Amino acid sequence: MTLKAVKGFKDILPEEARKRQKIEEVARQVFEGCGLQEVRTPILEKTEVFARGIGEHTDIVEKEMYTFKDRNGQLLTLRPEATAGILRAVIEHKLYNVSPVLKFYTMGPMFRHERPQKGRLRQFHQLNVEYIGSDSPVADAEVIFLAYEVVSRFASEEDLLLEINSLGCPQCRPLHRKDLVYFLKNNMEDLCKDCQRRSQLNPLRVFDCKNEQCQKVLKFAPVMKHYICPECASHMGKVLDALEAFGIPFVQNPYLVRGLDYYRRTTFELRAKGLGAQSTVAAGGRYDGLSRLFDGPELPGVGMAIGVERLLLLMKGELEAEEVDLFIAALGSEARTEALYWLGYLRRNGLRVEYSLEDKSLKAQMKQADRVGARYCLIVGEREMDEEEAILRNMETKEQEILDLDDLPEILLEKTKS
RNA sequence: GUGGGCGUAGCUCAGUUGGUUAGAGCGUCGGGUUGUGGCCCCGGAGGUCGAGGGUUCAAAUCCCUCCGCUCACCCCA
Repeated sequence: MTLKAVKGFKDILPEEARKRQKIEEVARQVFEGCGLQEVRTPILEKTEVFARGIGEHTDIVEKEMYTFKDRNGQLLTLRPEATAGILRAVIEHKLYNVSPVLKFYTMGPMFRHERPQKGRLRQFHQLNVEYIGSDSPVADAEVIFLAYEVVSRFASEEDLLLEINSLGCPQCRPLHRKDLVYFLKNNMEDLCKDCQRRSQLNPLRVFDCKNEQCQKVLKFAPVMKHYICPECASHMGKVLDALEAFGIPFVQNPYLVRGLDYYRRTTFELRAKGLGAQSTVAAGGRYDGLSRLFDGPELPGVGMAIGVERLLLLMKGELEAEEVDLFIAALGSEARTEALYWLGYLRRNGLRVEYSLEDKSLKAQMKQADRVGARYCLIVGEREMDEEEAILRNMETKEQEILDLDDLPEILLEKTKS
């Protein structure tokens, strides 16, 4: 095999494409039903957009981005996530002047150079929601509602777990961070190598460590909950109240943290059973500080992303095939030419009609009609052409009736309408 | 970047202590019905056994190297 797709990039073949269409259809319906508007930003951005937004020292920026120079020497990056590009667009077009609160959704491919595994590809797809311009806790709850609503259409709710936490704000978070770093420093010898490294780069991440020894130590580590300022605490409380009002079950996880630097206050993950190690199907949070990193105005925001590939893993069973209304089996050049006229007429009138591209035996054409799941089959050969008639066969009941060629398309349209 | 598992037909997989033209089921195409689908019967097409090298009279099978896929670590949606 000489020519293959690039590692971590997959062909989406018909069966899977249909499932994705379904996912996108449901997502659109849910999002637009809640008053969101679709935006589509470029897949390619100046590297700076992500370097500034996501954080210079995150793994994503340091080693996972597809970054390259174009022919003019411009440093560009395939987007590894959606939020930075959307916020860039909002600021570039001053959309915050159009409306004080923007409710956007987008969907499409993202790119990260990671080692592929179950539920993780290098080109992956997300459904994204961004609420920009509101610092209301109800915005947080609505975003979470949207994630839960879409995911629960494809997964049983008992398999889902919504975890939520507050990361605090620039007033209270640094206090916690300082104490945590101090704590980690004092317990350095009891931590695994990874956590020793993490405690330097991204201290909050140590809480994710699966090492038992580390977890023992971390039981005594300072937790954000005890540092949170009254404003953040009140915000969190209102988010939780709203979630309860929406009827969405959740658990608080004081150790839940985020990989991206721009998150503030509310953060959440929606996890699902049966996904393997990559169990998060949707995640998001509040990013009030991001706009200013882009030299934009003070602009609060909250958003989330649903991983489409992970949603696909949760979808059970096959989608039933679209029904074909009619198959036209024509034999001989005269009938086959006439059939093209009917085909055009019926298709223009919204009927789903199929036809054999090759002049095959009737048996072969019937077989094809059966395979595509046609409800009716129109049979026209030389004999019928001579008699100026055609046979309409109900594929299920095997009943056949003889139709006059005069006004045939109109009659077919009438008879095969479901 | 690190570690484990797996590479035989389009798909799912058999293939004995190394042994002659590498098999099955499904799918596909055709025939059984010179003009009627599914079920049944018969037949055809389709493989550099992941690649290269080595051992051997003989390798899908044993050894080495590489490549690919996959799961997990890392990290993250």
